[in-house]
Amino acid sequence: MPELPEVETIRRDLAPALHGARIESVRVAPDAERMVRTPPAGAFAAALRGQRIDGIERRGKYLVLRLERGGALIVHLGMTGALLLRRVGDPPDPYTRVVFALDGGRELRFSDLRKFGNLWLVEDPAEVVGKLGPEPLEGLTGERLRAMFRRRSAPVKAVLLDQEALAGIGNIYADESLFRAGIHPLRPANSLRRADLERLARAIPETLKEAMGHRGSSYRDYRDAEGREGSHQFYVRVFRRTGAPCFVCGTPIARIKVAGRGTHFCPTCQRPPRRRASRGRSALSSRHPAVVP
DNA sequence: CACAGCTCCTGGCAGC
DNA sequence: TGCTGCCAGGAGCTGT
Repeated sequence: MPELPEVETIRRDLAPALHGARIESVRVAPDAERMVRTPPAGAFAAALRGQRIDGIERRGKYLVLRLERGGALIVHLGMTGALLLRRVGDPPDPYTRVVFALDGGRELRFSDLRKFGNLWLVEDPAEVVGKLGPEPLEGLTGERLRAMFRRRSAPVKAVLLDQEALAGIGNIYADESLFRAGIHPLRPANSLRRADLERLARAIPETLKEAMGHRGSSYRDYRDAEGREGSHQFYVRVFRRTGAPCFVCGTPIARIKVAGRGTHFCPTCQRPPRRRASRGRSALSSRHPAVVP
C-alpha cells in the first residue's frame, strides 16, 4: 500500500526522468475509465497530448505532475497502484490501466490491480489536494498535534488515518508510529497528554524517514518506478506481526480492528485507554436519576 | 461538525 | 479438485 514513504520513493525515482519529458499520447483502458476522475477519460487523454512535464511533487499520498502549459496531472495510487517507467516494447505489466507514451521511446505505465487508484487533470492542484492536512515531515510538533486532536474523540489511530488531519499516513505507518510512541491505538485522540503528543510528534517523522531509507514497504503489491520492492516490511515492529514477540518486551503482538482497519500493537508497551464507564446505571447517574415523564 | 459504516475492486486463501 | 465466501484497505459518500 503506497503511503507517504512509498509515494516519495516513487517521486524521487521519477523526478529526473520525467522533468522536461513530453507526453506524446495517453491511452486509458476502457474498463479503467472511471479511474480518471476529471475530466472524462477522452478529454483527459486529448488535453495531455503534447504537454511537457515541468516537475513532480508529492502532497500526502498524491503525486502532482506540473505541466509546462499550466495545470497539473495528479495521481493517487490507491491500494495497489504503481507508476512504472518502461520503454516501448518492454514486456507488458499486468493490470496496466493507463499508458502515457513519452518522448524518447519511453512509457509511464499506471498499473493497478484493484482500480482504487485515481487520476485528475486540473488547472489548480488545490482542487484535489487542497483539503489535505499538513505534511508530517514538515515541522510536526506536539503542539500542532494537540490542536489537530482537540475536537477529536475518535481513536487516535483513526485520526492519524484522516488525510484532512495529517497527510500521508496509512495503516502501516499509523501502527508503527503509535508503537514507537508507546500509545495505544484506541486512545481517544483528545485524551493524549502533552508527553504523549511530544513522543508521537517525534515518532511519526522517525517512522516515515526510516521507511524511506528502506524505499518503502512491499507486502504484496507495492513496487517502485522500476518495478522493484521496498524492504521496510522486514523492519516493522508491529504491523502484521500478530502473535510474534514484541521486540522490546516479548509480549505477543495483538491485532484488533480500529476504524475498520486491521490494527497491530503491543499490549504491554502501549497501555490501553481507561475503560469507558459502563453503559448500565453508573453510581453517578443513579445518584442523579433521570426524571421520567 | 464528528463519527461510524458502507462502497468500490480483485486475487488469495480458508473451509467444505 | 473445485467451489463459495471472506479478507485486505484509501478515500468518498451517506446517515446519524
